[in-house]
Amino acid sequence: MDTKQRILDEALTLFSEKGYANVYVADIAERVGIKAPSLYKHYKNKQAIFDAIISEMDQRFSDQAKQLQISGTDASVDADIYKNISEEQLIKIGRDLFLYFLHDDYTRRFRKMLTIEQFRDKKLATVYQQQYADMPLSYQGMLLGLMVSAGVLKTDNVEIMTLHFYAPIYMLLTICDRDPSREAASLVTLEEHIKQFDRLYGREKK
Amino acid sequence: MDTKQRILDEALTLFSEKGYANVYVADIAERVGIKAPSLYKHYKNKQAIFDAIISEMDQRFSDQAKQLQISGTDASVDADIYKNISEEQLIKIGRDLFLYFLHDDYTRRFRKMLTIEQFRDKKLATVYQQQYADMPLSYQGMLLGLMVSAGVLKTDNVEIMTLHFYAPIYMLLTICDRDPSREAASLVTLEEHIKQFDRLYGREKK
DNA sequence: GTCTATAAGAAGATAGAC
DNA sequence: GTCTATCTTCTTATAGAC
Repeated sequence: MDTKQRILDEALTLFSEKGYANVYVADIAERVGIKAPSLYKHYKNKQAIFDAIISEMDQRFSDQAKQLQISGTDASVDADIYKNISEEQLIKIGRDLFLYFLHDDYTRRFRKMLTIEQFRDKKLATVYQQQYADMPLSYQGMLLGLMVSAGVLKTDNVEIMTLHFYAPIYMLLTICDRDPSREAASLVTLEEHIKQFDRLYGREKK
Repeated sequence: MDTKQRILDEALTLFSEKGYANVYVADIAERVGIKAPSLYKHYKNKQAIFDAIISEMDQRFSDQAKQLQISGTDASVDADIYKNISEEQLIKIGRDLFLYFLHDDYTRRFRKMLTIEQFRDKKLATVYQQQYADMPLSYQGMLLGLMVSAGVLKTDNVEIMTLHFYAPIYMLLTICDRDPSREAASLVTLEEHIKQFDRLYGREKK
């Protein structure tokens, strides 16, 4: 990784732990292995580093959205897949979503940075909203909607059903961001959540 | 309100909007209507102001916990109340919780401050965890548990049921903190959530 | 308790050699 | 592109008069 990219990487790590204002240009430089003034050959100033992180993320997010749309289209073509989806597969969907958000290094650091900076900048609040509330709800809503169409799940309100699926995942995620030692317990809770979700909305209806 | 208290109040407002590091002692003083140096007659330094806010909150929280325990004890004595609880009453419980968290000025500002500062100080992460995850889950769990005992709701896993009740409320709360203009829509969603929760866990079981 | 003046130090950014 | 030296500005905090 070249120096310009390493600066972004180390800056993101520091911003996600301490927040923009508590990170000094010299701290970033030190982690990169250069002195502070050298950093100004790569970026105009501290704010430009922050802005570059946001731009890079915008790019990744829009790539990702494109990916999801493609797989979304595929998914609706192969709606049959969801006809016979098992409880285990539903658990896997939730668990994969959770672990991706939690463990993907870039995603995790960026989410923590947004968490810290969200009230200082309306644009950042919007990005957070889209990325961790609206987009997951809309994507999961599409998947669950297919399962409803396939007759695997039953509801007259897919939107609320999706909230019931995703909100616990989101809440467990924020819990683990604050305290990673709760990850194991959260994974157990997550699995129980989806099992119960599955029973409530479809299977094993008593 | 005396000056010493007004300092805490204005400081909390600013900290919750910009974060500790982005608030200058002079900003706080200006809002109180004094000059920065005067502020040092009331508090040793900037950190002492922050610490005083945390202490005050600790006090409020422990008072509140005591209150809940008392009403909790009362509630379990009068478990009969929950035998005939209506859907409207369940909606009211969720709505009141949501609106209290969202509109109570002190609670709202403190929550936003904790949100911003949580990754810088393990103690703050713990306070957040207790106040917005563990305590609500445990208190709501007790209420919902009583309803299960009373036969109004049915489940073999009260803990997950409680997560299903509270996680959507929590998520909608964080959404409104980021963007207050979404409050009206969130209240509609909240109501639909509880209606569906009520159907899923008890009433109108098809 | 409040003020003005000011000290002390931190942090961002630039100049210019290599 | 990286360094050392340095400038500038901002911010906390203190001194001491009123």
